Amino acid sequence: MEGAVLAAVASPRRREILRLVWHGEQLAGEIHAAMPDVTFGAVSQHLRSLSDAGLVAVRADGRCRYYRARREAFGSVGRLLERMWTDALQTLKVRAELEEARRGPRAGVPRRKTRTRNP
Amino acid sequence: MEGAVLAAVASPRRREILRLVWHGEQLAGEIHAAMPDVTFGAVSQHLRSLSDAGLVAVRADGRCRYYRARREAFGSVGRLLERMWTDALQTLKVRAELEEARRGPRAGVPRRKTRTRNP
DNA sequence: ACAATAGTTTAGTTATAACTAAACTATTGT
DNA sequence: ACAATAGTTTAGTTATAACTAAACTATTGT
Repeated sequence: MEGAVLAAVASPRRREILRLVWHGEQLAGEIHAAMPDVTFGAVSQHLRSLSDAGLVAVRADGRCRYYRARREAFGSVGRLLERMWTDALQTLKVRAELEEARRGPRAGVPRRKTRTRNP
Repeated sequence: MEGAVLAAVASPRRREILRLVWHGEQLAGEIHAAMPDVTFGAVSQHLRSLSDAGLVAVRADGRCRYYRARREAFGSVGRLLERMWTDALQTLKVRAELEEARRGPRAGVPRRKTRTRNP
């Protein structure tokens, strides 16, 4: 039974979806919009497998479908996911701060040309 | 980084291995002996991927390799695994009790001795 | 030196998950 | 009634994980 939770969250794509619906409802279309590298059909299939595993709930309204995470179904894995997400945000923030620091305290005096690192 | 933990424990085979090395060292050969439906090579490959993910540690002694779980590397997933394993044992126990009950209170009246549970 | 033992690694196959394209269902607006 | 919208499902393909068979490494005992 709980093997299903582990199988579900093993997929980065499904974790991406879960992050989007973790703190509230999102339309299927909004979820798809957040991952443009994949078709709507693929997203819908992931939503279905999450739903089958009892990890998300759906609410229908007209032709729209609102999805949300059933956080209580994740047990202790929920905390791991949350930590992964906040850590990832933290990493982005730190990277942004480093970037800002690199442009320097003298940023925009007469522009002493620092070499732009190629990413 | 932690996606690796989730990917690792998503596999029932690797969970089986982890259960064996969870509370102490086991020889690679002992681990293989516990899963006769698969080759030693396959077990070795799983051990390597667990080791690469930092989830097990190896100790060499002559030509033997002792593996153990690095429980501290699992974070909150450790608790889920432990719960899965004890739950599974519980399920087996309950099933055995039901089976016993099914054979009924009148099952073999002459047979007084309580059955030895198989460990 | 050589056979036996314990395990690993490699090359190739098989099973499975993730995906696409397209057909489909259901609802809404005109 | 019909076109548009929102999403799902199906059949088939592609990518990846799990596996096997066999060659390989390293250590031990004779």
